[in-house]
This record gives sequence, C-alpha cells and structure tokens, in this order.
Amino acid sequence: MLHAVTDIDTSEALTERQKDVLDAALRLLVEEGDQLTMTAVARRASCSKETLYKWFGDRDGLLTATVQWQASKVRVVPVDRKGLDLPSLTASLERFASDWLKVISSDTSIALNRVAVGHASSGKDDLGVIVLENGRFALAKRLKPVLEAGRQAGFLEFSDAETAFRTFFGLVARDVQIRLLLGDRLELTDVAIGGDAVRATQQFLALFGAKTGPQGP
Amino acid sequence: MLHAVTDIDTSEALTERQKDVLDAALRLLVEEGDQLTMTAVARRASCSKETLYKWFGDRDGLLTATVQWQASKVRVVPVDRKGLDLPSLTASLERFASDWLKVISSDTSIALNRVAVGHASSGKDDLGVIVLENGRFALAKRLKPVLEAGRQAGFLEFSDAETAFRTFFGLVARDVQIRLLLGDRLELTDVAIGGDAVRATQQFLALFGAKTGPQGP
DNA sequence: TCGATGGCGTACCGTACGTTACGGTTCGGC
DNA sequence: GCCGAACCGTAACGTACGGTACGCCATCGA
Repeated sequence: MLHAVTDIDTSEALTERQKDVLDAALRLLVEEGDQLTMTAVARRASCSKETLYKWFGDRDGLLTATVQWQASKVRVVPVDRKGLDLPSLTASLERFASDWLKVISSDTSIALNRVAVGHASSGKDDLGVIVLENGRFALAKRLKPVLEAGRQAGFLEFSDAETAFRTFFGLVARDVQIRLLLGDRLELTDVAIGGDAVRATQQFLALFGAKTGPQGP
Repeated sequence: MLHAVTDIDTSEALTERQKDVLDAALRLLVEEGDQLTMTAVARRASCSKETLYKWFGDRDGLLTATVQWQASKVRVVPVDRKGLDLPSLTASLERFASDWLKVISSDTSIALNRVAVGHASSGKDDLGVIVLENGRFALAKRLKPVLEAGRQAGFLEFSDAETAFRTFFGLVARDVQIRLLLGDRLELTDVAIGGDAVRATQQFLALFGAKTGPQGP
C-alpha cells in the first residue's frame, strides 16, 4: 500500500527564483532525460551550483523538488455533481479519459515517469511514490466521486469503486503509456485522443452501465 | 511505427559460457537495477572484463545481449485452433491474461522494463524496441490468431483485431505494470491473478462477444 | 559610505566506473 | 613436450560528474 503517504501541498515556500530554477531543470529533464547534470542545470538556470546545493541539498533533492514542482502545477478542477443525467455523466467520463490520455502522452509526463521508473529500482528516494500519487492515484481520487454519483443516480452498477476505476483506467490507457515510456513513436493527435475517450467511455458504460434506468423499469 | 524491426532469433551462436555470463548479468540486473557495473558482472560471472569487452563490445552491447538473451528464453506455445468452442476460447483468453499478468509482475520483467525505459530517454540503443517486440507485440502476435479464430467461429465480433487486442490488453493489465515499474508494492498472488484473468476475460467477452451464437438465429 | 548578505561563475577535489593493458594459467593440436 | 589461443584476475588510465571552496559583484539597510 502506498496511499496517503504524501498529500503533497508542496510549493512550500518556493521563491520565484527557485521556481524558475526548477522550471529550467524540468525543461532539461524533458530534453535530456535522466542524465542531466548539476552543471547543466546551473548553466541553464543561470545560477551557481553552490546555490543549487544550498537550496536542494543534493542531486536527488533537486530531482524530487522538480517532480513535486511539476506536480503542484496541475490543478484539480472539481466536477460539479448537480443535475446529473446520463449525457453529463458520459461527458464527464469522456473528459477524464481525454485529459488522462493527454497527460500520459505529454513530453513532460513521459520524462518524469522515466526518471521515476529509473529511480524506483534503487529505491533511494520517493520519486515513484510522488509520480504515482500525483498521477494514477490523483486521477482515482477525482474520478471516484463521479462514479459514486453515477451509481447513486442509478446510471452505473458496481460493487467496488476501486475496481470500476481500474477497469476504466485500463480501457483508457491500454498499452499507450508503456509503449511511450519504452520509446515507441506513438503519435496521439487530438482527434485520436477524442475518439479513444469516446470508445473507452462507451465500453465502460457497456460494462458498468445499469441495465435498468435511474428510475427502474 | 516500430513493427517488424527486429524479428529476433538471437541466441545467434552463443556458447554455453557466454550464456552463463548473460545469466549472471541478468541476475545482477534483477538484483541491483541499472547501476550494475562491468566489474560486478565480471566478478559474478567469474570472467575477466577483457572477455566481456571482447564478446559484447561495450556496456551497452552487454546490456542489449542480456535483454535479447532473456527474450530468447520465453518460448511461444502455439495455440491449437481445432474444435474451437466457447469454453475453450474462454479458457484460452484466461490463459493469456494469466500468463501476461505473471510476466509483467515478475522480477525479471520489472527489472528489464526499468532498464529499457531508462535507456529510451537517451535513445542510444534499442532496448525499448527489443522489450516491446518481445513483450507487448509478441503477445499481440500470439493472441490475434485466437481472436480471429473466435470471430470466424462466430463467438466474437470486432472489425479490427488490433483494436480488440488493445482493449483486451487494457482490461488485463490495467494499472498493474506502471504501478510496479514505479515501485508500488503490488502483491499479485496466483489466486489474485487467476481472478483478474477471469474478470478481464468476462469483460472482454461482454464487449466483443457475438450477440448471436455461432450459428446465428 | 560601508559592511553584510545572497548569489553568480569557476576552479578544484574525490570518486566511481568504463575501458584498456598485461602477466599468469589452462587447454587443444602437433 | 611445445606453441598459440583463449581466458582469468587485476592493476592502471581517463573521464565524467557530484560535491565544495573561493573570489567577485549587486543589493540593501544603517
């Protein structure tokens, strides 16, 4: 289990300058992958290495701060649960699917996940936990209320929201993330993403949609 | 696209001694992750570094050979398509799902995928391609004939085998692989895997099973 | 005006590791 | 028994990079 390990408010007292430095590190990470050096970050950010060490402790600290900084930038848009009907539920699910596909296919996400995966082998720091907590688990946390609302409104049928979520996750992501992480050139256009979102949502509704309508037969 | 890049017969003239060395490297890779050193491999395999360099060129060559060697070890068991009925189709699908879950949750697969993901960022070598080709694409190559047979027998309905396969893939793997790669302690017991295989198969049949029987109404 | 603080640039140190070189040993062929 | 090839073990080399020290400048409060 790793839930509820880091609730990540982060942005904890970061000066503008520090944010700039982390942005530079992030860009470098996207461009060059994990072999980014402290010297490169310092040069790109126009700061001295000494400052990097004073602010972030060591290389892992910088990496962690960078990942957390990126995580803090994705803001959660709450879903309103008023007037829930089937079209709006469908639209919500499609929106989640589309957003998620956009995220996992973005250069930033790919780079961050690669770094985190690489560091997970030598379980030294918590990059993997941070990425999971702000990716997969954050998604679940946002989506589950929608699923629950759909169930209470009688549009969905499932016994366990976690299981339902994981199925939705699988229907949306399929093999996309692992292929991208492994370097497969998988071009996801906006229209392809939109189509996949619709397909995944329809499949999910086919599996978990209530046979009877919200009022019953 | 990266299909049909490496058809990988490999094992290309590997002496027993060389296989032993690669096995040692593989074990070391599983134990220590990507930071395995040439010295460590030489010591573990009781060979000299000079021999390593003569045989495999450089560190990347050794890594590539190791990954290919592991890939060459998984033998494909062909599925017989005789006497296809719904129970045997279901059993085949469950078997594929179960096997796949066992593979992606194995220490070896996790270690290899981590290394390949790490190397994909600095697109220097083809580790990612090799892993994909022997993982996700090999699975597709084996499963698609089964899907086609199921369709011709009238048990399945789909227009594109690739799309159907990817949905099956998503239903089986869900978030398992990325969570494991990121270091989440996800314990998959045999019974849990079996249950997941059954669930994924049922969901797949619910989505792609023919509404009419094999003979039709 | 002036000391102090914070940060930039750079030179430097130590180490880890990839790579190479070399002496010693085993072994198959003559 | 002798030769050369292959291989083991290890020492040595070169370099890249994490981490540190230091000189210099700008800003700021007194």
